[in-house]
Amino acid sequence: MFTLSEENYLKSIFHLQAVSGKGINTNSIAKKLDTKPSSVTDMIKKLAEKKVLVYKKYQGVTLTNLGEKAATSIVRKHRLWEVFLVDKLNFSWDEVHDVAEQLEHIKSPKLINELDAFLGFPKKDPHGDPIPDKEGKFQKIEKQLLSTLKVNQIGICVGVSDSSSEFLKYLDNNNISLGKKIEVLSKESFDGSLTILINTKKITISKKISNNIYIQS
Amino acid sequence: MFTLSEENYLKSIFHLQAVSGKGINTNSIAKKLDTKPSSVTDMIKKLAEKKVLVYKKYQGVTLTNLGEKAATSIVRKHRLWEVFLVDKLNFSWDEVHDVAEQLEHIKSPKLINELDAFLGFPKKDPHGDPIPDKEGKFQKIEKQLLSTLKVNQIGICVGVSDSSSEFLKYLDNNNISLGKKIEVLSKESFDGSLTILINTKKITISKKISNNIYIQS
DNA sequence: AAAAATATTTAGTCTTATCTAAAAAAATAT
DNA sequence: ATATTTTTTTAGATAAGACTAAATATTTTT
Repeated sequence: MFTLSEENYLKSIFHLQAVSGKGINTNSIAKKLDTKPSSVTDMIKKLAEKKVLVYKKYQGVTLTNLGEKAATSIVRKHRLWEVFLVDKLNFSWDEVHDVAEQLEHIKSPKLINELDAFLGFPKKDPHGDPIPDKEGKFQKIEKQLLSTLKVNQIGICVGVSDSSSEFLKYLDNNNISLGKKIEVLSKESFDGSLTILINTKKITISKKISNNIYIQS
Repeated sequence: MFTLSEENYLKSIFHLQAVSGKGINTNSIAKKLDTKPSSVTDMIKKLAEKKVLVYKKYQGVTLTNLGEKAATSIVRKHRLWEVFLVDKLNFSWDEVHDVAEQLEHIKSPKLINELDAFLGFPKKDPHGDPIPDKEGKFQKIEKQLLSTLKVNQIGICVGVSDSSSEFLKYLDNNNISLGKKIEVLSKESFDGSLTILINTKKITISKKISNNIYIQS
C-alpha cells in the first residue's frame, strides 16, 4: 500500500494538520521530518497522485479522507505499540518513541487488532494521547497548556506535547506524570516561568516546560 | 548497522549454511531470496566489505563469526516474535511467518530481551525450531525426517522443514502437530508414500509431505 | 508598488538495491 | 581434450528517495 517513507509523510502531515488547521506548507513538513523542502515537494507530488492529499503548487497540502484514514491507522499502531511497551515490557514513557516509530510500519491488520484486544482496548497511550479505534475514531481530549493557567488555578496533568526522551526524563526527575494535580502558585511576568505545587512540593519551571505540559482544569 | 536487505541476505545465507555445510553459492542464495544471481553478486561484495562473510570470485561465500552472530540475532528475533504471536495474540502457526519476517528487523536490544522475558524465555518457536538466547547460543534439536523412518518405527513430531501456510494448513487438516506420536505402518516403494498411524487414525501421506516433517525416534 | 526576504519548485546528481543482457569462468558431457 | 552447459560476474539501466544549487513564486517590508 504505502512505503515506509510515504507513511512517515502522511503521519507528519496529519499531526501538523491537527495543530494548525489546514494548508500545511512545504517547510513545516521538511522541518518535522528533518529533510529538505525539495525532497518534500517530490514526495508531495507522489502522494497527490495516490489521492491521499490535495496539492496545488505553492499552496501547501491538505489530506483527503483517504489520507486521513491512512494516517490515523499509523497513529493507532504507534500508540498501541507504546502501550504494549510500557504495560508489558517494562519500558518507561521516555523509551518508547523510537521503537514505536519502527513498529508502526508493520503491516498486518490481524496483528494490530489482536494487540488492541490483548491490551484491553486502551483509550490512551502512555503520553495521554488518544488511541484511534479500528474504524479510526477517537475522542478529542479536552486539554490546555499549563502555561495558560492563571495564578491559583489548579489542573490535572493529562498529556505532553513533546515526547522526546529528554523532556520526559525532566518530568520524571520532577515527579510530574499523568494524573498529577498541579497548582499554579505564582507566575513570573518577565520570562513566564511558573512556580507550581506538585506532590506537596514547590518547584519552579520555565515557560518552555509549561508550554509542553497539557492539563485539564 | 545493517539494512533490511542486508539482514535478509545474512539470514538466508545462515539458513543455507546450516543445511548444506559451507561454501554457499550465488544461485542458491538467489533462489532463496527470489532474486537474480547478479543482484546476489552485488550484495555479496558489499557484505564482504563489511566483514560478515568471506567471498572469493566463483567460490561461493561463508559467514564469518561476525556474520553468524548477526544472523543468529535475526533468527532469535524472528522466532521470539512467532512465539508472541501464537501465545499472546491468537495466531495459528501458519499465520506467523509473514508478520515475523517484518518484526525481525525492528532494532532495539531492550525490546527483544524484554520480550524474551515476557514470554518466559521460550526454547522453541511454534514450528519446533530452537530460539537462540541473548548470547546467540541454542541447542541443536535431534531430529530426522519422517521419510527416513522404517516400517513399524515410531516417532514424535518435533518440527517442520517448510513453514509455508499451505503446508501447515495441510498438517492442521490432518491433525498433525508438534508432540504427536506417529507410527509408520507401511511404505510404498514405488513413490515413497507412507501410511501412518496418528491419533488412532490411519492416513496416507506423500513422500513430499514426509520429507518436510521432522520426528524424534 | 518596488525591493527585499522568504518559501517553493525545478533540474540535475547521488546512493541503494534491483534488473537485463552479455561476457567470462567453471563444471559436465561427449 | 574439446564442446556444451551451467554458473557467476560485469556492464549498464532503472526506480525510489534523498540531496545541492539555481530558478521562480510569494510574502513582507519599506
